[in-house]
Amino acid sequence: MANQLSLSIDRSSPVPLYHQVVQGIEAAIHSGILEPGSRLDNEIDLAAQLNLSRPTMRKAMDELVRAGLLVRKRGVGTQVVSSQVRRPLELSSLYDDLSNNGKKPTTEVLSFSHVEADALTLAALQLPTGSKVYHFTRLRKVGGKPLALMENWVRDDITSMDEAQLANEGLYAILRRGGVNFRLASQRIGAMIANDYQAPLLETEAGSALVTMERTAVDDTGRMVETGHHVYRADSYSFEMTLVQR
Amino acid sequence: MANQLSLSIDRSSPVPLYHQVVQGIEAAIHSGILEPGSRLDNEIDLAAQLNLSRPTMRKAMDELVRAGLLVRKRGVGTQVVSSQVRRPLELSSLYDDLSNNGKKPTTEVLSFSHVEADALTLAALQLPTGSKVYHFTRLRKVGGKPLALMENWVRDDITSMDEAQLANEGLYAILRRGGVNFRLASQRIGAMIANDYQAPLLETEAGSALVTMERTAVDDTGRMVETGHHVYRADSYSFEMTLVQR
DNA sequence: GTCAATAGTTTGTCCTGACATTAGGATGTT
DNA sequence: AACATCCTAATGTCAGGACAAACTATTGAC
Repeated sequence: MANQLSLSIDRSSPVPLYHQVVQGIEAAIHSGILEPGSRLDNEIDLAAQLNLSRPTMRKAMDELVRAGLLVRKRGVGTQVVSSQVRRPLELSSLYDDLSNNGKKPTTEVLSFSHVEADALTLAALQLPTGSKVYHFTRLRKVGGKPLALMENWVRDDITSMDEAQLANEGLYAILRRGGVNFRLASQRIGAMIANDYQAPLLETEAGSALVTMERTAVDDTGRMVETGHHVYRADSYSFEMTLVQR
Repeated sequence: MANQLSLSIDRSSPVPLYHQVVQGIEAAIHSGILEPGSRLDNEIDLAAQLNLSRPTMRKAMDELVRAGLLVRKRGVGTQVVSSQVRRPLELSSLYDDLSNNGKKPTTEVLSFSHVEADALTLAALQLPTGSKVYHFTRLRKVGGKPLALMENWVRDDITSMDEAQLANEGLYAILRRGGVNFRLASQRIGAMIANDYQAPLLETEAGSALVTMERTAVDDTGRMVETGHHVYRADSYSFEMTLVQR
């Protein structure tokens, strides 16, 4: 019960107090100080130990429960869940995922154009008839091995872009620099068989398995910013996620 | 600006006040009373209109922001985002998904045994050596058409089960009745090519595309309850989800 | 006319306090 | 010894207030 997690709270920091607590407990769980299954002190005591109010402590624990790291039971207490489970799928791009894992992805721009959007794209991005979009296809490799073939459509009233930029960095990095704050994305994951166009580009045989993903991303003003259709080599990529019951 | 969403709050209801607000606003958005892009009154006024405190109002809006229905901006206000986007992927089972959509799924139990778990299963469910588990494979059809081939391992210290039960209802329904409160699940989605065992069962050709899913579910006490490996016909099933930036 | 300082609005954070609800153990009775 | 009842501990809900930070729009100075 005496689970003295020695967190240090810096009240002069611009980081909100509850978030400092989240980070502290998160670190304690990952480093093994808090073992899976162990019970935490109750909210009141924890708050007192850190000189925080109970609502602040609760807000921190709320986040950890939502993230799937803690489990609360009324009348019983709060426990650390198995640390085996992974973090929820974040709103990130393939490029970010790879970079964060220490990989060095390269991008080859196969086609690039600035054209009037077709009906399907207009609907996906909720744009008025006649709007123009950037349309391009890219091939992403890691360690020289092709991983993903990506076709995207991006509205052109946010930031301008060209082939050279796309070859050097991820699409989301470009858009973020253009002032886009992504808020949510809806995506659909499925499977298909590699066709004669995809197979040679991904250096696999026609008929091999591909993971498909269609995504549309929305920014904080509600604008549909980007929609894309991606395919991944099934032997090199899969989607991992943690679902939390609310 | 004057967005009189006429919600009725029932203070005698056992449903928490903030949740009544969530439901009310959710309904208003879905029914079109609150249009996408429209601004809500500020928190203080809204709370006053409903005779609630600001923290309660905020808690409700927090949930809606997390669900991706609202967008808040400091100094500006709160807006309804596009209602096009779907709800976040819930922790539900295929059986629930299908039933909720008005389909009538049928289940064929291909094999069923109560055996000592192998090393891989022991690791996945974090069980001590020598533990026994239920191991079974099921074929799920909708409208007579095969959709999914599912292999599962379930710990046996929760509830007993047999072939007949599995044929009549979903696995999650059985476990819930056995007292399991699911909290989170980690899953991995990928793709593969149908092999000679899978193809005839799913009434497709060997070499056609399948969506694969591996899932391990955890209950509110942190126990790993169930792990499974499922494959779906790619032409009939895909995973839809909404990712929310936090 | 253009730019910078300023005031006002709105959400973000944090506090104290109170009561309700639930789970589980302790107690007492049969 | 078995059972029902009470009590305690912990989380869940709700209130009201205070100040901080960020964005907008207006105002003022040059």
